[in-house]
Amino acid sequence: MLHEDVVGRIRAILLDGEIPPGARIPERELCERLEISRTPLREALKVLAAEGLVQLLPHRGSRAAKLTDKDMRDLFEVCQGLEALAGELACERITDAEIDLIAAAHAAMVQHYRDDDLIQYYRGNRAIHEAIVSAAGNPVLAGLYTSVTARIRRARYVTPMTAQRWALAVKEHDAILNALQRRDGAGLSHILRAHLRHKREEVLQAGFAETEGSDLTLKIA
Amino acid sequence: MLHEDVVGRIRAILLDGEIPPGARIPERELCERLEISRTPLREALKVLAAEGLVQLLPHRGSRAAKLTDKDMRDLFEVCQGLEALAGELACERITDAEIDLIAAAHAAMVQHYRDDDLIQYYRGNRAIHEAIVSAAGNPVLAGLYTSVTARIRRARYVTPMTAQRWALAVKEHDAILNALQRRDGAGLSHILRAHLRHKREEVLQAGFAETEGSDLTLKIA
DNA sequence: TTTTGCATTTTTGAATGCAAAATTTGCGAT
DNA sequence: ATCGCAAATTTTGCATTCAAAAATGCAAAA
Repeated sequence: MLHEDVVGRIRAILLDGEIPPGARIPERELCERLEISRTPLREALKVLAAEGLVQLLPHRGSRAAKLTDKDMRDLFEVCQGLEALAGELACERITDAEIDLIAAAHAAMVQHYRDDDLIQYYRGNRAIHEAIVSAAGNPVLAGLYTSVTARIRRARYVTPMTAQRWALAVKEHDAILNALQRRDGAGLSHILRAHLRHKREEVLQAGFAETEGSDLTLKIA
Repeated sequence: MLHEDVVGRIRAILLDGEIPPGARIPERELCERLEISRTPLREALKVLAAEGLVQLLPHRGSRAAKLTDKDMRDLFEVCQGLEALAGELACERITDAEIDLIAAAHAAMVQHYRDDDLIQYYRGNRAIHEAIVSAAGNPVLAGLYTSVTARIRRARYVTPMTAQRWALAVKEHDAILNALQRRDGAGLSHILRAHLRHKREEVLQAGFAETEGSDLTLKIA
């Protein structure tokens, strides 16, 4: 197994909440499960620690990182900034074909909304945001976005929405698509920020910081 | 020696250009120099690879990452976005005392400009930008900023400036301080972007992408 | 019964060793 | 002399091993 794959597999285990935030990462078990020895595992853990997914305590092992409310706020703030930037750049660089793809994804997502299928709605939602970032044509930006969103994904896509909130989100997405089609960078940037700010408020209100009690795992499955 | 220290020391070696971009990283030599064995060294290299400072080629060792013009553009773009965000947040959160410190740093920097001391000017410049990011009160943002700026530092702080460019940069810094004192987030954000855009143009015009020929090392020393 | 001190066990962090892959070297053929 | 191919050397990646640090358990004393 390649180094990057090891990192990826452990990342998946952490993001799935299979090892819940704050829990110790059982080195030996993971070694057996991934069928590797401790050396490559530990290399991967160090990388994930640099990413912020793992917390290394010298001489006391590693734990799955736990997000406080403050962490969550900070991550959302950065995410807002990155998406806003991506929106602006995307408007400068996106092709008509890419816009059409996003428009199609948007239509599909709206249909999921009408069908009241939250899971599928979230899936489409995420695809649209990622497509916009991708259209920005900046791999550095895309990389940071991936890493930041990974850390808030569970909170972002697990928080239950009220009908009102959901309707608002869909309306915001109409505006997002519209700005994109008009290639209105400033406008898109502005909407994306507001959109994420609302999302953040939802998440924080729901008290989804990853403290001892909260278990997001159940809700995602 | 602690893991983080190992990472830090190798990072410094790379950023100083001691191992020039594109050059192979001599594992054995570094081990001897840092007086560690290959295991912790390789762990550090993997972390630095995730940061983008090192390029790992499976079964072919690691090299110091080389930045193309495109990489440089992408990094500057992201840096702009991060600083713009930091500027906005800083205006919301900065204390009067912090503003005073930045004002003092600004005055000192302007004096270095008058003294025609580019090295000291750059040093002060960097301190101001970092202080603004720090005032944003967002460690996630600060971390990304550190990592992104590290990768373009040499280009950013090595490019020789024309008198005209330098004068413009100082003027922009006046505006930056002013916006900060007025706590004008939108304004600060705007100025910071323009400021960095100009810097990027300088750097790219100077053709400072890290291709075979270019050696930035001499100029920094 | 609770707490403190010590010995044992477990786990971490790093060095070494080994097999596989790649690079380099050397030799022969054209 | 140059090109191609094969052997030798080097280097990489990982498993294993070893030493040190922390956690645990137990017994004795308060």
